[in-house]
Amino acid sequence: MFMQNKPSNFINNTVKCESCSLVHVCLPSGLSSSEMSLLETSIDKTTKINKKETVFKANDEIEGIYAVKSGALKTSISNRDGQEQILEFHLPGDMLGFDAFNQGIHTCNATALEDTLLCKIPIETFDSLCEKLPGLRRELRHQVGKEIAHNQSLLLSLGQQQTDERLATFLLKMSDHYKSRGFSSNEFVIPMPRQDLSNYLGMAVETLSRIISRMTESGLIKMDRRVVSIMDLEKLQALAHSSC
Amino acid sequence: MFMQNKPSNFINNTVKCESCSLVHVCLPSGLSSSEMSLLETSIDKTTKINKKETVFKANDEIEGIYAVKSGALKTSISNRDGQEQILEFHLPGDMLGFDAFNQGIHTCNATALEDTLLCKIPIETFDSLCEKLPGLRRELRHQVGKEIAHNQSLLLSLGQQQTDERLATFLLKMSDHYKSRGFSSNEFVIPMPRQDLSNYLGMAVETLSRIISRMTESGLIKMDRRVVSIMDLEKLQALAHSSC
DNA sequence: CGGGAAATTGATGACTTTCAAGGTGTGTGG
DNA sequence: CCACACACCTTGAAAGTCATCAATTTCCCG
Repeated sequence: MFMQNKPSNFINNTVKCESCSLVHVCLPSGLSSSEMSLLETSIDKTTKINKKETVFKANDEIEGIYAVKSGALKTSISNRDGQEQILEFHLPGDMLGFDAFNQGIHTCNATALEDTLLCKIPIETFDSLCEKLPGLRRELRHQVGKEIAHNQSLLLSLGQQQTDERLATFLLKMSDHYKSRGFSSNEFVIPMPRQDLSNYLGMAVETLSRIISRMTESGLIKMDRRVVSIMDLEKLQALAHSSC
Repeated sequence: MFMQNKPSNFINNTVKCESCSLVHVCLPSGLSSSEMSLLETSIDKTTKINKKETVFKANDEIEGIYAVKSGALKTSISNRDGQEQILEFHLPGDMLGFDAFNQGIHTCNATALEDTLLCKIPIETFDSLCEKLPGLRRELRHQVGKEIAHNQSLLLSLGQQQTDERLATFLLKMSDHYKSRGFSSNEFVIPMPRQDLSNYLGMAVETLSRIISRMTESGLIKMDRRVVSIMDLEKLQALAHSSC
């Protein structure tokens, strides 16, 4: 059918960073091997979060920085009225926890979309390692820059695009993501239900469903539940107004 | 009438950080006096940007980190199709430039809304200072955290709120901002035209104008061009669904 | 004081949400 | 292994929100 998105170390959750299939996209990617081994001694690689459970919540004090090994998470914020906005989906290799950098308090919730394995670096350890390792500081900046860029891109989408353009943009981003990790860019499985995706894209679930139907009829895509097939890349790109 | 938003050092643009009226909100706020003086020697305090000119553009290589001394800027991104989204307005004391942290390349444009004075720290200097000064690293993280929090908040607004709720949220944020800097929270001047504000809030100019009219009729606010008066704080907060 | 940008207002139509109903798939317990 | 319950997803109809086009007014700058 199509490639699974599970990394090979799904079972062995204490694999070394240098042997981890995610090493090139994860925090250690820019570190020297000596830096990596120093970092490695401080990583708790045993954190498991069950589906629908949270890694942290808004107003929690920061405990650490996390990297997703397998599974998937969403981060979201809400206001007093209960309005909620999903900010980002975190796939294997993605980092999270930077939202607490301002006050040491998390501003968002991180919830598992499926059973998820994490690497955790306690914040104190992380801080002291940053003192010692210039490479880690650089990597931190890259990761933070990525997060800022992601937010900016989503703002553009929510602020200026129509609903169908938003979905097209999202699908192209996912396609690129999987492609960059060696998976198929035409067929992939997204980890979130319609409800979460529609919230992320700032529209009603029904609207999302209708768009999917329309885009399927037009021969742009197929979406069977969470299995996405991109049928006409060029048209999809034209719809998204971007090269991605 | 109401207090001007010009800091007292508008003319003297080479005032020392410790004497600057913005010291408590700017980068040096968490530094010791020795750290501050070390930082100070590396700051170029003479950068002046005229209205409608840019500090940097998307795809520019990062030159430095900036702090707004007086005036105001907007940062914005756009895609191939020319769709543009304003990401943030930067008022005196705000920092910018972190968007280039991922690749060393700016992802957004920074444009002056009015004649603006900036403090500039060349990126190489900034990097090497970060090596030496733990306090600066901490401050950097705070500033970056603030930026992330701002983006998250705007995402919630664009993704989940109606147009009038978005404006209410924005006005309350501005009110809080000026209040925290010792200005009136009921009457203040915003630095951007309707066009920019409507773009920022993800709506058409006409829609913004209509909302203002409606909210004026309801006795919530008054807005004479850029002069904002908050007439009924509680109703405004209720509309925004938040305490801010 | 005049020209032009900025802002407001009105009419219309497109897009999106909401409410409602029905369909599809999955997982669990008998 | 089947059946049922439930969550997830889709579709339809109606209503509401917002954008667009157009015209007008207001204000600012030279």
